[in-house]
This record gives sequence, structure tokens and C-alpha cells, in this order.
Amino acid sequence: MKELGATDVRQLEAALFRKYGDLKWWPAESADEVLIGAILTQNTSWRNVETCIASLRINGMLSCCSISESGREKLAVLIRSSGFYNQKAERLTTVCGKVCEDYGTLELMTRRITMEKAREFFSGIKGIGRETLSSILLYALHLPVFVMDKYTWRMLGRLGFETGEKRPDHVESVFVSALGGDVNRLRNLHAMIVNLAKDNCKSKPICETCLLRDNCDYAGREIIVP
DNA sequence: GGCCAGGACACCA
DNA sequence: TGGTGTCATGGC
Repeated sequence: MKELGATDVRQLEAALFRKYGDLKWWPAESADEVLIGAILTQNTSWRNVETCIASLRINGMLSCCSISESGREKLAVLIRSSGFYNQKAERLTTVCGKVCEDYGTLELMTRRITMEKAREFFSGIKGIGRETLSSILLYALHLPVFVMDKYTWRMLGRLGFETGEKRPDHVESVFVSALGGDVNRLRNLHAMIVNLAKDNCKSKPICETCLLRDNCDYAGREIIVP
């Protein structure tokens, strides 16, 4: 097993960029919408989340304040198709209420908050785990972090790197420093990895998706590394 | 019908 | 500390 270094990260980014280019992530019209989507997509396909986002939009509930003011039962009905809807309704109500009360919107929070303050603000809020927090910091608050999701762990493992899932902070710091803390590059690298995972490996004769899906027996290591 | 999806948390040994 | 169960819908 190899130790992941900055060069490895940049090579990975370059290989993926040749395939996907700039994906302009995250698909949302506001920072509040990023936060809402980040919770809805927990262990759920984005397709299902899109249905919920559309329902919330129609009902004028795509902001933290509108969600915090709505009833949890009504919210649960609107986000039903994302699964775990009771749990997610509770989580959304809690975090949106805190954002609304303290800042109004995440856009307003962005202007006044540092990385340390943001982490402090979200720490301890039920339902905001490591990955969800990273998504919020990177895509909603424009802060330089990397989203270490299960696709990334799996991919690193299959590329032969000592991923050390027990020390995610270290691996994340390698990604961030390798890309010079560039928020746009950090966003796009994660987006490209997710898109790689979405590709259907079994429908393609040569595919890199195998790096990311357990149900594929193809070891595509030599394809992804330039 | 089974598996998986852009997780997180409580509980237990 | 690490493993397991729970939350749950929808697409393939």
C-alpha cells in the first residue's frame, strides 16, 4: 500500500478532468438549497432528492427560515421520496432553525464566518456528520475542505493507497493542500469522483467506474492513473 | 425481488 | 474502539 501524496491527488484530478471537465457543482440556486440537498441526499440517490427539491420549491420552502417555520409533518410529506423522511425532517428543522435564528440565510453566514466558527456552529447538530458538514462548508460556504465520501475511500483503496479511513483528517488535508486550497478545484474533484461513480460500469467495455462500485469485478487501476 | 443510493447515529460488546 | 441495526423511498 502506498502513502497518498500531493502528486497522486493532482494526477487523479488531471485524469478525471480529461474525462469530465468542469462540472460546475453543486446543482443548487442558493446556499440554503445546498444545505437542504446535503441532508436530503444522505444515503439517497440524487434523483430522489431532485423530486423533493422540486416539491419544496413549489411550496416556497427552499430556504432555512421557511423550513424552520413550517411544520415537521408537512415537511416530512414533501421530502418523502428521499427516504428516511421522518429523520430528515427532524434534522432539517433543527439545522435550518439554527441557521435562520443566528444568520437568516447561509449566504449571510458566508460573509461573517471563518472555518473555525463554521465548524463550531455545525458541530453537535444532530444529522450533520462529517461528509454532510464538508459538503456544506465547501459548496455553500466556499471554504477549502475536501468531501471524503465512501466513493473516495473506495477509489483510493483500489488504487493501492493506504487510505487510513481512521484518520480522515489527514487524507483530507492531503487533498486540500495538493490543490492549493482552491475551492473550485476541490469542488470539481469531488464532483468528478461522484460522476465517475454514477457511470454504469457494466454497460461499458472499458470503464473507470469499477474503482467505485463493489459489484464490479474489473480492476481498472491502470486506466485511471495517468 | 434484491441491491444500491452524493450518511448519521444509537447501542452494545 | 469497532461492528451492527435503524431510518425508508425509488430506480434499475
